[in-house]
Amino acid sequence: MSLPHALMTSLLEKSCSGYDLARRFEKSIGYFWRASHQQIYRELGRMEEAGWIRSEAAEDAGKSRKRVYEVLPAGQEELKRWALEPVDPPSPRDEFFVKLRTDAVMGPLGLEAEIERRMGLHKLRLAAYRAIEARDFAGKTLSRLGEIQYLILRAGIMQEEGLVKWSEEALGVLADEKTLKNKNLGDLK
Amino acid sequence: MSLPHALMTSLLEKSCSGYDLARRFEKSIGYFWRASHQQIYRELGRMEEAGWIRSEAAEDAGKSRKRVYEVLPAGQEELKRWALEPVDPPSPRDEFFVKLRTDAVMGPLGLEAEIERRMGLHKLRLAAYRAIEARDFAGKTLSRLGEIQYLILRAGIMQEEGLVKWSEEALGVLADEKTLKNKNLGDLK
DNA sequence: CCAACCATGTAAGCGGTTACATGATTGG
DNA sequence: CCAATCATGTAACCGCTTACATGGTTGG
Repeated sequence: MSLPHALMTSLLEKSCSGYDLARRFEKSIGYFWRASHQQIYRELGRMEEAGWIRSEAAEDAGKSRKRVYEVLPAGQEELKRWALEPVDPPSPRDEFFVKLRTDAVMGPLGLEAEIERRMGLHKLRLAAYRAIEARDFAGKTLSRLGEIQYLILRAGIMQEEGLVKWSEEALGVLADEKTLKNKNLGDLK
Repeated sequence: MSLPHALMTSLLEKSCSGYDLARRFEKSIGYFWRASHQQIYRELGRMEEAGWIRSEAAEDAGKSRKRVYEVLPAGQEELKRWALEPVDPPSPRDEFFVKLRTDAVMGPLGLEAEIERRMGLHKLRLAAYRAIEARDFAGKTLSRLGEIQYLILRAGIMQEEGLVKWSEEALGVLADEKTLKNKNLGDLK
């Protein structure tokens, strides 16, 4: 994935320190992208060496090592080039599907509780997205920036809605098995 | 994610060689999980050392090095343990959303073509899933295994349907911008 | 003064990708 | 016989995660 480009995009919105970037990635951006501070500092170093960004000691640094990073024109060129580069959408890659298959092959292992737990997480994420929607986007006239931010948020909303719905189906299937088993036992009488 | 467990699950369905596993992963399983042959051979070696699987020269080996792998009871225990281990669902992690954000920040970069290209890919995947659905699941009485396989497939179908729909929305938003720009110019008169 | 937070790093290890390499078997 | 496919590996590299480490600042 291209972490450097994600970082530059964030820096373009507002120049800041590595620490600030790490915090931003935990919040808004972090819903669809995660980055640890170790990664971020490393990439900042590389990008500065490449001439994509530059840094200077922060005005409010005092005796701390705080540095503020800023995107250079070369970085902006690189961003444009990268943005238009075609990349195929990733495939799911959720190991829970493998676990379901394991359950299918090895007989019932009792995955219902885990499905319910995950459904809860999806509902939480969905609620968080809906809150952002209500606060920032719903029923407002949006700028170009806002329109696109909302578009990205809607991708997350659709995703989580789908997964909540699917989790319910999954519980249904695993429950049906028991009913079915009982039914078959009944038929044997 | 746990490749060894995915491999063992596949081996439980049918014992086979590393090469066969690689091919299977490119087909059915590969729709939501990828693994290169290098990875597979390395993991097979590790799992054999751990006592989870064992191997013997294939009956049809001739002078080739072909080996057939089989899951041992210790491997089955490990599979059960792992299947019930809770793991949070992964977050999206599609770099295209970052690109959209870059477009939002740096002004229109012309991502429409890429969105259309990706929408085409999602439609292709969806068609492939629908074909499997029609061939193996639609309107049939399914075994427990079949029910779960179909459930997994439906997750893929929902995902791709959502992304096709979202791509259309995205094209709408990017097109609207132009209309809006023209409209605003008109208002200035 | 001490805890919480700000701010930046190093090091080890793992999983995954790419490139390279080798030899056997099968079908045209 | 030659190409394609079967079958198994090694080596280098990269990104990401986890754990560890250090020092400054702020608020109770």
